[in-house]
Amino acid sequence: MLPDVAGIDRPFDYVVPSELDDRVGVGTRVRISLHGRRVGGWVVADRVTPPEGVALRPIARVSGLGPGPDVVELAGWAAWRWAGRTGAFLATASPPRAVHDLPARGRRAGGGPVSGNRGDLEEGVVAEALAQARTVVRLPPASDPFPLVEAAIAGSADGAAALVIVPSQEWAARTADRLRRRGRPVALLPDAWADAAAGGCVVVGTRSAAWAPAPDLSAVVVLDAHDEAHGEERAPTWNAWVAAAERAERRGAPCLLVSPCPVLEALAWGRLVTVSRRAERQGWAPLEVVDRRKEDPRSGLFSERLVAVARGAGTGAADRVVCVLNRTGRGRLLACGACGELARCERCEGPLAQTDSPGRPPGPAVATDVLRCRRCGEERPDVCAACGARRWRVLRPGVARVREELEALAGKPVGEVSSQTAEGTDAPLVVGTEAVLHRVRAVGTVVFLDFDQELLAPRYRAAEQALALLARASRVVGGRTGRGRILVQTRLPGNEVIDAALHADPGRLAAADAERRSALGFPPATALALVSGPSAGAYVAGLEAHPVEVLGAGDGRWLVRAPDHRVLCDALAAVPRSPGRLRVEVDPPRA
DNA sequence: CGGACAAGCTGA
DNA sequence: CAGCTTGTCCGG
Repeated sequence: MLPDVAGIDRPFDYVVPSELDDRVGVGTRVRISLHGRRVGGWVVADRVTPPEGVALRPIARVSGLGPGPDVVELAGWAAWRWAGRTGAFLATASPPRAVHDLPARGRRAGGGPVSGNRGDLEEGVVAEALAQARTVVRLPPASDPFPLVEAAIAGSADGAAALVIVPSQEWAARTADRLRRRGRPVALLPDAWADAAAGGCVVVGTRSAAWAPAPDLSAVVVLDAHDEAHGEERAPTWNAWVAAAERAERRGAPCLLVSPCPVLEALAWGRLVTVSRRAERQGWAPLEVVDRRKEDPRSGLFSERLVAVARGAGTGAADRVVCVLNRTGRGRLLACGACGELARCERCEGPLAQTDSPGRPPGPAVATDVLRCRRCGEERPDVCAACGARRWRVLRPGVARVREELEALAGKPVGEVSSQTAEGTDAPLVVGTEAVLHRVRAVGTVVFLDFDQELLAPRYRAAEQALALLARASRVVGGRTGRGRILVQTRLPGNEVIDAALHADPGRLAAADAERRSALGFPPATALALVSGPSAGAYVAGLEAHPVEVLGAGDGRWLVRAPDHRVLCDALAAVPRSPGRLRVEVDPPRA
């Protein structure tokens, strides 16, 4: 039994009382006495030979069904692959509420096998996509992947299960609904865990569905496989498509990753299938590049072109305008309006930012209540430390400030959306962080106010993440057929990301990006892990004896680099963890 | 993780 | 040396 206790990653042996024998198997959730207390756990092996000289205790009780043996094995692999506890994965794979009996197996709701309707997908693409075990289908952002999902699961025999993983709960619900209307029995995770375990249905859900029960798994489909929502942010930092692909592989089932802009790791994993150039162009929105190199830097985030677009917002039928700026708050970098000194933290010297108080009236950049350091949290009265003036020039504005300025420039109310707040999302003009692209409908124009921030972000994945933003925006405006458009304000108009979106050809970026990452030693040419926490130092010292490269930035965090995951994960698993908090992020999302 | 127990510190 | 804190070990 593996206890469900943080800090214990080791199985213990117990006796299964004969009256429980028929209810206990690999994966079963049980309660056990451990060290004088009752804890939950999973059966991870059955009929083992216990070590000699240990008095075995019996299982206290069976607390319900758990993942099947295939998923228990996969959890063991994942614990190695992402340097985490097996129990963390088994917890994700277990039902949210105890399940004691399974419902009847999924049955077709009538309607028979699905045929025909493949939407705007070309017949050849579907055939090609289904011909191999590991396939990446590059489907443009505004094209509906549902026909591909149907085609992929159509091959599953009655009684076999297929797995469909999507990045959001809303998309999962919509997909489940469409499948049901086409006569398919569906289990929508996480609630329908028991239906999934009963088998014979399509299992649909977000990333945790990669761990759902799926007896006789026959196919796996991952939609928007590039989406960061497929990756768990907390350690272990597992990724749903990677886990699902491994699961399919172990089972001998085909796995299909669908994405408008596949990540390099996916391209290295499987064979790429693309639609025709014509079809791909239809699915990406026209892109207008606003070249800001020759503009007066004092015009800030607002080019003449943007001001014209903002003033015209809402005049046409679908001409809502959404402006994207990935900076929350009011001002992230301030210079004194009187003496020009930067507002910096007295404790850590980081930049002081204005706090975002939503109710405040629009107007010039006057004093708020306090300035806060985003690095160390220190707060200070809102006056210049050098001269005592209370007026700031905002060198790096956030969305709250941009909303005020846009209202003044466009002469109309402006909505504001971030992951925390949403006000006036129905307004003809809305500004927000990238969250806005998930929260608004019926948009004619998406403007990226500071795209260089995305292009120049200090992350090795910055380029493909920037392209993913343009793909998202293309979808929001409905591609070329949706008569929408994307405006990109940039001082890097020839950048490969912009070039790829302009030509509706993500392959242009992938080729250049792969070469660059290979030269710099970034994935997928290598495998990385980020190690942090109070006991990280001792841990990375232990890694020295292994064939990995350890790079310290002197900030208590270390980057571990290896030629591949096999070497990396073997090393991470071999080094004992000293007591104390340690965070190991394999494939670090923010490196 | 959290209980058990040992070693270390304090004040009388 | 009792009474308490802090640290280390280990679980079937």
